[in-house]
Amino acid sequence: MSNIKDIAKLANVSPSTVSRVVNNHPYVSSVKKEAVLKAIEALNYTPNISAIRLKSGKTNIIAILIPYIDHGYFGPLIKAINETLSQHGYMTILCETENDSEKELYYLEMLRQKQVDGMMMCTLLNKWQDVESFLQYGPIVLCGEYSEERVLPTVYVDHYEGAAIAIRHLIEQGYNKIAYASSREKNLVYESRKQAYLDCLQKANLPLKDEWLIHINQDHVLVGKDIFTLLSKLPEQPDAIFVANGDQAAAGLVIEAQKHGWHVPDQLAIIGIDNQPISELLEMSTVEQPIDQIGTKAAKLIVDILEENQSVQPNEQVYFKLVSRQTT
Amino acid sequence: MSNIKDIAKLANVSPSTVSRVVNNHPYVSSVKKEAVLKAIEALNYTPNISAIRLKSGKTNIIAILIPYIDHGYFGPLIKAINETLSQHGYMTILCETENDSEKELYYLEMLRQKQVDGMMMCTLLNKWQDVESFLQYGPIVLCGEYSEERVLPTVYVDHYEGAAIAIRHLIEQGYNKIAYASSREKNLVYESRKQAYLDCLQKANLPLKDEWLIHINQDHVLVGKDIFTLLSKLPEQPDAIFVANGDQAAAGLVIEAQKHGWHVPDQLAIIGIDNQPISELLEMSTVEQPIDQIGTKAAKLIVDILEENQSVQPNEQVYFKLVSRQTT
DNA sequence: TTGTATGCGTTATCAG
DNA sequence: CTGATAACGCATACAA
Repeated sequence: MSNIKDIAKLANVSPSTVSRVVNNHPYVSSVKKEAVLKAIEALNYTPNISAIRLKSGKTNIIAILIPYIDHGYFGPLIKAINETLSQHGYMTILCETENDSEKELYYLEMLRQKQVDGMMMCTLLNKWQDVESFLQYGPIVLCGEYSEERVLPTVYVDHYEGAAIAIRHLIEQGYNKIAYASSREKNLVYESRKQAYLDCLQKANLPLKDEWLIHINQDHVLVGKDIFTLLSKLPEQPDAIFVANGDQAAAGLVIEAQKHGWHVPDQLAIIGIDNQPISELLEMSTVEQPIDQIGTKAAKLIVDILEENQSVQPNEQVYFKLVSRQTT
Repeated sequence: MSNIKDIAKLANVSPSTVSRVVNNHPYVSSVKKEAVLKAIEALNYTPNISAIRLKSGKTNIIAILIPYIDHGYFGPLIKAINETLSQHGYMTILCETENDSEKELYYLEMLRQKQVDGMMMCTLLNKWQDVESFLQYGPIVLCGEYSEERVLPTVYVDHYEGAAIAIRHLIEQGYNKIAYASSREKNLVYESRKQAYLDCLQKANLPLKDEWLIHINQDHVLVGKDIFTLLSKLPEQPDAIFVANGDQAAAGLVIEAQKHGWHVPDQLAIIGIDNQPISELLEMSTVEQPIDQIGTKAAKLIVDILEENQSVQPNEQVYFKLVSRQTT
């Protein structure tokens, strides 16, 4: 592979001149510029990125931390982030934690090693004080997640409110035996949603039964089957359920319930969260989360921070919206 | 940020000794080793990766080229590749081409710039001669795709055979008015599948109608709706359809057809391809493609090539398998 | 407008 | 076992 010196030699100029041409600096005579360009062409030269990075201390790479790559919510989120970053000249390194806090820490190390310029955390498992120390090495942006301290730049999604919208909707529709399905994963997202469920029911003076709290991990269509099984074994049937795992699980439940001849929503109302394509197809009610917007905003945020744009808005908020369809 | 010299100074040794300790070389007295380790701890030192990369000429990064990130087939594929690469100490850079051959070329440039050690192509849009020139900069592995020349190391998936399995199954089940839905995307995958459809029908002496060739792009549940619309407008109804787009589209079609009161499979048999989770939930027939296996094999293949393992198997094959369920 | 020299942080060679 | 030194490829301060 040819380097800057080879070009310099061939074009009869100094390495610095080659560098100037490559980086489009002014003050290069058109004659030499021409010669350099010709030499570059002849030797099929491209600058070595590792050298540039060592020299500049920048990588133009951003790491995206997510629990799962192949996932109804994180899939489109990654896509949105990646697209925006790409438009701004950044590449993306994928870090799948599988909800393992050790892995999260491991990937955070990349910031320290200057392997990436910044971290986009779409998941946050570790305690704030363990993450904090990495901030000295580069910016960290929270995307759709949040830490209770909220000291990080964040695209803030109020999951408590999102869940509350769903529950309030069920209550308004007249349901009064409301069940709740959710993942047991320990994070603020699920905790907020659960709290919203508890609070809303209490405020409405509705019965709260332990058996109506269904814990099934993951947001995945097949998980809907498990929820159905659990549901159908219950001594007293609820008349509605909010599936906080997400629309995949909710959609699975709709399909499975119908397969078993249950009438949705008369026998059981179902509402999910995210507004994924499948919920539209099934005409399932859900609470929309503007995933593209979240990803795009978070990506812009980290770029702004890295490029020290004046206009940095360290905290952006994004809103849930009820999408009422046929299953409630 | 501290560097190797700082450590050397603090530990009263030479930079080379520090390097030896960091890289676990033998021949370092335990006394000095101890001192170095202490200094590293004290200064919170980590080696600068860009420097290592410049020096070594390796990056330990592999680029994954895919058309879409958020996709029923490519999602799990990325996951499998990423997981395997990660186990072997490689990171992954995501390159979404959106089926744009320009972008494909653009990303291929990363190989030339030594930004990545190798490329995993899960999509191939450019002509072979345009891709070939990049081979001098690093290995390229085809994953689930293929070029007619087949000169690249490949995890070979016989899409002709995969489609043939589906069609033959329909024929065996006694259907004789078989329609075909597929994406218009121009690539070998879809062309092979279509050819299989045509060949199988001809061989079985079954009628072949132009209107039964339905072209709808993408593999996405909502696309199932469009297929249904087109299907229901047909002057003469087929009694079965193979949805070559994939299981998402096929599942969408199943749901939509049932929503409109069609009986599947009596009125219309439906078979998809991929065996994605939703097809299990819907009890939909499909042809299984071992996505995990494809990803894992491809990842191992590129690692073997990069690490010059003797046992490199430049061409691995992987097989489709009929999964007969309730929709055929 | 151009060239020289230096340093970015590492590792490897070689001499001791 | 250890240390000095060169080299990886580039960008830039400075000199001309």
